[in-house]
Amino acid sequence: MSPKSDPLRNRLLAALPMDEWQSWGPKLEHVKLSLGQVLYESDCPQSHVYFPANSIVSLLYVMENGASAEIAVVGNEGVVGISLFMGGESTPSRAVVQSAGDAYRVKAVTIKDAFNESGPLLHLLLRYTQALITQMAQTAVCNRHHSLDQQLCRWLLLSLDRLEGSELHMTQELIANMLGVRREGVTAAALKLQAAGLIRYARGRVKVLDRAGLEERTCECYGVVKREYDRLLPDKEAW
Amino acid sequence: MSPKSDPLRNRLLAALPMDEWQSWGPKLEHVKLSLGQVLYESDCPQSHVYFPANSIVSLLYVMENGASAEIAVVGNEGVVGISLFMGGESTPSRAVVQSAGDAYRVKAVTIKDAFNESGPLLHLLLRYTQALITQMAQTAVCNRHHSLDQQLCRWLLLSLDRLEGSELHMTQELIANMLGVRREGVTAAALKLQAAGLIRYARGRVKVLDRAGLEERTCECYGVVKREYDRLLPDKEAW
DNA sequence: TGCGCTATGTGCGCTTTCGCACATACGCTG
DNA sequence: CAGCGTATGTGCGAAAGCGCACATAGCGCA
Repeated sequence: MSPKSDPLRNRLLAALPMDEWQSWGPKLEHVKLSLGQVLYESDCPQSHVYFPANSIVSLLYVMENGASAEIAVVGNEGVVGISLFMGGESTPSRAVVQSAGDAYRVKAVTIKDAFNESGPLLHLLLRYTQALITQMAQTAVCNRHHSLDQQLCRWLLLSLDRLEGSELHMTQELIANMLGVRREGVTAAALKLQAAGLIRYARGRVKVLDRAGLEERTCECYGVVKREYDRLLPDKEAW
Repeated sequence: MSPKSDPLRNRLLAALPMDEWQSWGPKLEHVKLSLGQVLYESDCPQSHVYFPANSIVSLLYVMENGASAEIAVVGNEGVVGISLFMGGESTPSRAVVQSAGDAYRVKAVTIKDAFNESGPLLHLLLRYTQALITQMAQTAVCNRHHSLDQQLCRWLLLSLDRLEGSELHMTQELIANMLGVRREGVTAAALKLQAAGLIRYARGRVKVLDRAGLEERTCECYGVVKREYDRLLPDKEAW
């Protein structure tokens, strides 16, 4: 199996014990996710769960007037489609590919069976879900209390943590949609970060030059989320 | 068993099949929750899960500077302390009693054992957790996009749904802490609602006079959350 | 009955963000 | 290399919310 098609690039999958792999590993299907692709739609039954490898997926809520806000972001540390194993089958949000790349998917029925029959898988997925909950909670807090500047830093860091390398393919317009703010606001915040030498960007590419600098500028929310992921899903094997 | 000490007042407990009750029902301990009581502290191991009967508990995040914001609210439809069965044992938020009353609690060990050994309990709790997740997500969206007026309506309705009667014991100061806004902002919003004849209040008591009016004024977030709770935890037995 | 604490109401200037209009500029394509 | 479409930068006025200071008013308790 070439590295490019190695499901272990997803850290949740990598954390599974070997004997789990025997049974349902072969049921993983490799898929390419393209920018903007919708993995599930609000309130619609979901056909698969997705384990991102080098892709990033945003969970966002689209309001009645069309405006949107990101609830959480999922990368190679997690899985998209928790409502399948949580039992709700659907959820009032949309999952959109924020960064194109590879992922592995499993049919709804398959994951549900595996979830119900396997202690290790169940407990791993529940712990992941708790980390995801923390991310959502912190998003709520951050939306209420912190400046757009800080939120942009948080968003960049969360995305960066889920990618290889230090470059994001992402226009300010899209970032604005994720954060639920105006595009001009993102422009202004990005200008400040660039002036400070923390990032450099042009036409849909953002390169992070000084990660530590971003961490200094962001609010506590990033750290809270990061620590909770680290705590609940500690390094194991390839992590 | 008098009505006052009937665990079935909690709708999650009421939804459990009878044979579950035989085994761990007796392990429920009746407790009185007083206003402001902290059921668990941020990042601290939790000793019990709490099933509110006629009390309400707010989950809130307290920032480094002391300011706070409510992540979600739990009443007789739910349970406080999901991190115990989700596997994290703790979580970076605090649970505070928002409305005094009765609750039933179960020791951490007991709930974990019951969770692991019982299919019905597991699936019920997971579905509840998904509903809670929706509430958190919607809180994030609401914090970003909707006016304080709308958010106050949402908050009143969510609290009302979790109480008997139409009166809340809650000062504007406390509401402001929950919403993560200034007390004066709540005063202004409450004045408008009172002028419109939707509520009447004085010194820590809020009486809702026109529930439908509140529903008209609130944003879509309330409905999204309400529907999701109804969908995931449908009426069963006493619901 | 009166005092004091707490809850609520109000005014004002400031900051952030919004909404809109429009200017610039980069890069792809022909 | 010319032109077009998209991405980014900028300049307003308006609105919401904040921080602070202070006024008013109801309730409980001595």
